[in-house]
Amino acid sequence: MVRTHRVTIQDVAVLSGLSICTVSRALRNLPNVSEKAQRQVAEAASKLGYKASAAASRLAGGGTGSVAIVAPTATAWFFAQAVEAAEEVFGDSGYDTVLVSLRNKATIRRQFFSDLENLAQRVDGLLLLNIDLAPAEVEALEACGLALASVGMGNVPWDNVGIDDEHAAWQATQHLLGLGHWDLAVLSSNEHPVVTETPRFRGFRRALDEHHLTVHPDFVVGSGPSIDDGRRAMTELISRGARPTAVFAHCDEAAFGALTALREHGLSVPKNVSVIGMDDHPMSGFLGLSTVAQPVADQGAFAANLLCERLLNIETPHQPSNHMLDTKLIERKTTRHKR
Amino acid sequence: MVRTHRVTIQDVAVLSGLSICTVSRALRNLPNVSEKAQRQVAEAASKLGYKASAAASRLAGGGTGSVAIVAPTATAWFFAQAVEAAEEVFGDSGYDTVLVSLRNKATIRRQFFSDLENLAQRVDGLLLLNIDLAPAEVEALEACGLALASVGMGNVPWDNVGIDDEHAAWQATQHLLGLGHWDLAVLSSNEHPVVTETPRFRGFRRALDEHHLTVHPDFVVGSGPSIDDGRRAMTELISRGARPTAVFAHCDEAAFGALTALREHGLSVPKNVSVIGMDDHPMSGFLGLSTVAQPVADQGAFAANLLCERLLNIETPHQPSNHMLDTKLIERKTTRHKR
DNA sequence: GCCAAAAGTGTAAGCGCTTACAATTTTGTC
DNA sequence: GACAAAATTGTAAGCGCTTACACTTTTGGC
Repeated sequence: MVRTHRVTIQDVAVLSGLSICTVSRALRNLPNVSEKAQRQVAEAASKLGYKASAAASRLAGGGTGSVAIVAPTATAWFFAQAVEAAEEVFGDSGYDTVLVSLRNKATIRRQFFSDLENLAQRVDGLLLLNIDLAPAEVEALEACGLALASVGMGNVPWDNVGIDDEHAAWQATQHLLGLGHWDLAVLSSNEHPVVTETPRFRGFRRALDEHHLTVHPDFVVGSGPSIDDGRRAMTELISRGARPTAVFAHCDEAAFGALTALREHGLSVPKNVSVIGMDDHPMSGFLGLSTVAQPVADQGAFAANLLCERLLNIETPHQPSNHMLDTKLIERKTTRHKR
Repeated sequence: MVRTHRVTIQDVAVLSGLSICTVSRALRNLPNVSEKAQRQVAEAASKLGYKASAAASRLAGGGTGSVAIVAPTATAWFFAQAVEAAEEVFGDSGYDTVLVSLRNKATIRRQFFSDLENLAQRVDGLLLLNIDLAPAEVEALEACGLALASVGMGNVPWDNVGIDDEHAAWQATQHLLGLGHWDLAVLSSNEHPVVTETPRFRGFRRALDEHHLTVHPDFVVGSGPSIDDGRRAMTELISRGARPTAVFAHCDEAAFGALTALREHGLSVPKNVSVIGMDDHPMSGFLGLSTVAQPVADQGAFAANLLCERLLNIETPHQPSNHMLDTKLIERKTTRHKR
């Protein structure tokens, strides 16, 4: 095999008959480049299939040409959808997508933050997916000088796309209450150390408050986003002796797990227990799972676009925006009136 | 924010009283460094909190420190699992993981191959997941000089990890035949342009052959790996007028889709139709889907390890190995004796 | 002790890019 | 047309690291 020499900016310069410097400027759409030069460079570059070396560019002070997506886990349906949608946007904008999964582990998460400065040398931007941040972590992220955007993270000093989690949870809970249930259990996301401090939990509680009901601690359990997580959580709830007549799971997969656990304990849905999730997973229709639908791929793509925009204007100050996409209650067969 | 000057290897060299070169060697544990020098360098480095600049190191050293995972889609359960498992291995070995999803689109796939040489400048290795390769594509991959490894790709000139797809499909089909079914339909993977040329299809056909049955073309349909893909495929099968008494789907998610479509057409499982999938998705237990289980994360991790090994010894010639992991038939409730 | 081989260390040339700043060309004005 | 200002392009100096190769020190056999 012949080791073909890497195509460098020098090659483009020679082919286009211009200097390296002009090529560099043209390629980055900097001002002070004539239309003609611009055209020549573009032509030469595409003819040679030139792509700047991320390392060299970074070393010299430019960007790396890649962005990282940071997700609590890469396997849950929501994240896989969002990641792929974002990857598409990044690819179209010429960025490589580096995947960083925290694998739902505190140690890995700590490691991520302690390695942040290093990561900052290897990527230009970070797309954060549903990471529940402590103030010091927000600070660390801002300090590292990367372009930032996120999905599903309220109240952060960078662009965010999400749904109104509190409202969505309220919708789900309200649905359950409207069916006459008052012994409600909740599988709350355990991404936050305190499961009662997530927006979805707040929505759940608010709905109860409005009906002058209180949340019984035994009816609250933390759960990860996977089917197994949901199953474990529901099993624990049951083994505590909790006997809710309805359950709100923070995502559909956790709800699937809850369905599994309930059946394993001889409880039938919706006869004995109503169950509602959130997401509208493709399986939910088949299973008849009531849920609150949210646009997942849209959120990933939208946030990725915002990040790309930030990447282009990283120097200009910017007022962070927060975009809320709509959610919709979908009543199916796992929820019914309390008998 | 004060932009503090970054600590460079130069600083470490000065503090330790040695040359940059010796520091560089000491830091990377290369031979020809005295114990004393090693100690001095380590001390100086830790005192200064020195971390090598990834960009500079890559520029000088040739390596990029990242590998790409190429998957037909990133959203299907199998791929999400494999990707996360591989990402973990790569991370532990100090590599960044670049995600490339072909999104099941021929155009993107073509683009990937035409951009391959470029990608080769941005990563050190490629982990290919279930990509059905034409001979020219194999050649292109080998020519690009990257370390290679794959999951689920038989007969390639690099290390591969997979299951015996043909056998696994045979196991599933054999199970159906053993239950007395002979009008068998198959949702075959459409990753290959000809759906009857995949290993799983061959296993399906071989089982039929052994029972002196032939495959009716109307009972064969291509399907992607998602639930919706399976649903569409099964719907098409039905709309053709095909009335199989049993269906083999190339993966569990496609089987879930088939289940959905069957129910939509008033066919009950397993009363009217038996269904078997492949993977053992976490939902399969709950749904009672019979399937052939395969270790998914193991395959991703195993192949990632093989790639890391290749990365370290990229210069040394190497005899490609093909590792087959075991599969296991799991009989549940979607398959029953033909009545 | 002597000398060659081995071990340890230093010098300097890049890797491919960005960016002051200098040099050149174009533009606009009177 | 002449000339200054503006626009464009080129020169050259790094960015922080690795590595071939030269150089110095240590080792060990006789």
